[in-house]
Amino acid sequence: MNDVKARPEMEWVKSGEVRISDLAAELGLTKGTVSRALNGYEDISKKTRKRVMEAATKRGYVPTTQARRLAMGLTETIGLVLPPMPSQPVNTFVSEFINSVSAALHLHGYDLLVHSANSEESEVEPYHRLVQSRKVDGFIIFRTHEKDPRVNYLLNEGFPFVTHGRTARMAEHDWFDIDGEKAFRDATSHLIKLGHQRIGFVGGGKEFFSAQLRLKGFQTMFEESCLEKVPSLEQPGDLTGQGGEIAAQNLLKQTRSPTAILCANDATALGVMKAARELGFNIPEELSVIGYDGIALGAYIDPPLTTLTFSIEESGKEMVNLLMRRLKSPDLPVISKLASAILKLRGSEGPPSSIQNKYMENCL
Amino acid sequence: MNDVKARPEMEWVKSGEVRISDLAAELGLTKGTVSRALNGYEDISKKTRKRVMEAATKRGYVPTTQARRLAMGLTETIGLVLPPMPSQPVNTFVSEFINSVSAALHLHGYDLLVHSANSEESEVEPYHRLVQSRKVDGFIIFRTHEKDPRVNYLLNEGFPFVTHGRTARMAEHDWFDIDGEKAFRDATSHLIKLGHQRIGFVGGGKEFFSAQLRLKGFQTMFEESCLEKVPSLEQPGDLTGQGGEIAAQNLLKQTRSPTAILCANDATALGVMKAARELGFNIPEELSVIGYDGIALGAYIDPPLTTLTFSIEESGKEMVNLLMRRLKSPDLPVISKLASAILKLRGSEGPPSSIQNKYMENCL
DNA sequence: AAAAATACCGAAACCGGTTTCGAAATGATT
DNA sequence: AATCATTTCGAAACCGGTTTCGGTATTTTT
Repeated sequence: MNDVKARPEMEWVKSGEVRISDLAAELGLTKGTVSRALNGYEDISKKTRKRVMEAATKRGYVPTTQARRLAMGLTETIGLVLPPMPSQPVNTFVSEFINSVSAALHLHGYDLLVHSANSEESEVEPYHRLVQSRKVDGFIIFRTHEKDPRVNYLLNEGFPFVTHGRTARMAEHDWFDIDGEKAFRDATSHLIKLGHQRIGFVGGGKEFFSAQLRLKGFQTMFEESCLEKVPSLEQPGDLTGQGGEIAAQNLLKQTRSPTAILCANDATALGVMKAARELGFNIPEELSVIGYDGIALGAYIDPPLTTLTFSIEESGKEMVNLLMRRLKSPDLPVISKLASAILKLRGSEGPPSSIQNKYMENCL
Repeated sequence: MNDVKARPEMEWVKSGEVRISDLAAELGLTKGTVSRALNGYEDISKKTRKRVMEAATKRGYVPTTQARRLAMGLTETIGLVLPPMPSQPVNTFVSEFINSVSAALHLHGYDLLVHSANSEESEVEPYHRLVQSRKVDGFIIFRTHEKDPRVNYLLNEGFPFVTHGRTARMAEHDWFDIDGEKAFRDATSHLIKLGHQRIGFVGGGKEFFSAQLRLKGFQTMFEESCLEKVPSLEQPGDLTGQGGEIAAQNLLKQTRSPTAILCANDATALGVMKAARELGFNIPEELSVIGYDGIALGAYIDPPLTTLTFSIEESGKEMVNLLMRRLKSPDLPVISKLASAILKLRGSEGPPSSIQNKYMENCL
């Protein structure tokens, strides 16, 4: 394919030139007929359909999306509002998530509209604008709160959406979530089996529902194992590295400091590890650390971060499936899907230096 | 504001109900008049305009975006196609970039359409589809290649776009870039001043133009300092942690291994650090490592990663400015903006264990 | 007070498609 | 051959806005 031949073709198929009315005129048909022929209506003869199809491909006709969508009364667009990211260290989740959601939407002929959230306005404001201006047909929401104003707003509006994460009103909307509670039970169990008895926990900002569930998983397994519950071992966090640092300092400066720390996410874990190093703790010999998120980068630090991981790609796909179903049949009962995270052992955890199994014996 | 009063208001302003024709009927005007009143045309009396405005806000009228855009012949949407991300460890750039671009676009009333790239199809395919279906008014392109098919395609189409990064045809299109050459000259200079003489370089996939420029900066400064150029010290990479590991192994297993390694990005640097650790090199005592990107996470590893950093937010803003200018005045001459990265010293570099200044003395 | 200029708004075309409805042409039935 | 059912397409309305054009009503000029 040399340039001389390629040029005229490119020119011919140059985009944005041919409209449906052009096609119709060229074929001696009305645009209504052309439209129906192209869209596979049954009341068009095979011969005509073929003529239309061929002319369409030959002229490189592609319907103008805006016009089609206006006529059909839908936007074929899904909105994704990015939460404000104030110095969040590890946003690797977000880009991967966007990528997978976008890819999944594309399979259904939908586009993804990404909107940034201004931290100065209310959380629902962007959603409100998007709904009012009818720019999207539905939303994908992530990082849910227990009482989520976005969810309240959209439920009230009767506007389709799916959440990544549960909410207090999860019975009323479709959602996808990772079973964080089970994940943290698993991680806690793993640490206990290794011999740990004083396990610290750094949470993730109680505004996130997932953080509460992770804490619950930790607490549940802790109690089931008859270990002494020490309130000071449960530290709040904010899902950032800095939050992890502060929490770790609070934990490790205690007289009976924990031999392991469970973190609400990997960013927090990295902060914890940093603080631990600075306080002279060797990881994992003197302190085990486990994170959550499975960020690829965790494999490159020293020691590699043991973490709870899940498939972001699957998350995106599943959420899109849920949302597409909802758009097609708005009145179907709500459904949800709970996926599980798996504990990826990489090296930041191990048995405590001094094993004391007293409590466990008492229990079992 | 109690619930009893809030409810009816919410109901009244419920979105998606009132059309411009409703407003017109209610006011006893035609929709043309209402439209002009709302859009500030001069041929509408103050009184009528006020009536219209008040009715509009009272009824919560918001024009249907699709219809307005169709009528005006524009999409007010910018496309951003995500490059395929096969196990890229650190995509933190992408999400921050999307965030800043989206925010900047919003100030101009534009939306951001994010599209994922299918790795099985040609790189220009998504752009072609978006152009043909007239879903966007322009593109923001990042991670440019020297000979970039996307750029070629869009230039050929005469379709507006801005790149993050330069290309072979940078004289023909608007672009924003970080001066990677200068950045790497700076970093190299810094290492040389510390006393390093054998400095390794791990590139970033020669398909990326920026990688070439970074290498060039390294080479330039190396030559200016009269240091012996050793080809085996320049290793290819792929901007991933894994690529960094392999390159580092190649570098550090050499008989005269480098005392410092410059990496095309932070992900690579993390891979290099991992490999170095496994080969028994202490960082920074026995090996200095410098990355590029300034990912926040680099501050949490041990030692904290020294890196070349720049403002992603600024990048997004500037690119949007360039693109908006182009959309308003398509025939203006192309312009570009070169921002500079700064060397953020965090601890992964230091003087080499054995300082040999012989070559430098010869030079100066 | 008549003529000219201006302010203001209605009517209609338009953007580019989709979809309903009805009519003409064709084919099947009796 | 007349009647009825089908196939096939044209005509027109519609989606919800914007914008041009022209015609009153009002004001300004002479």
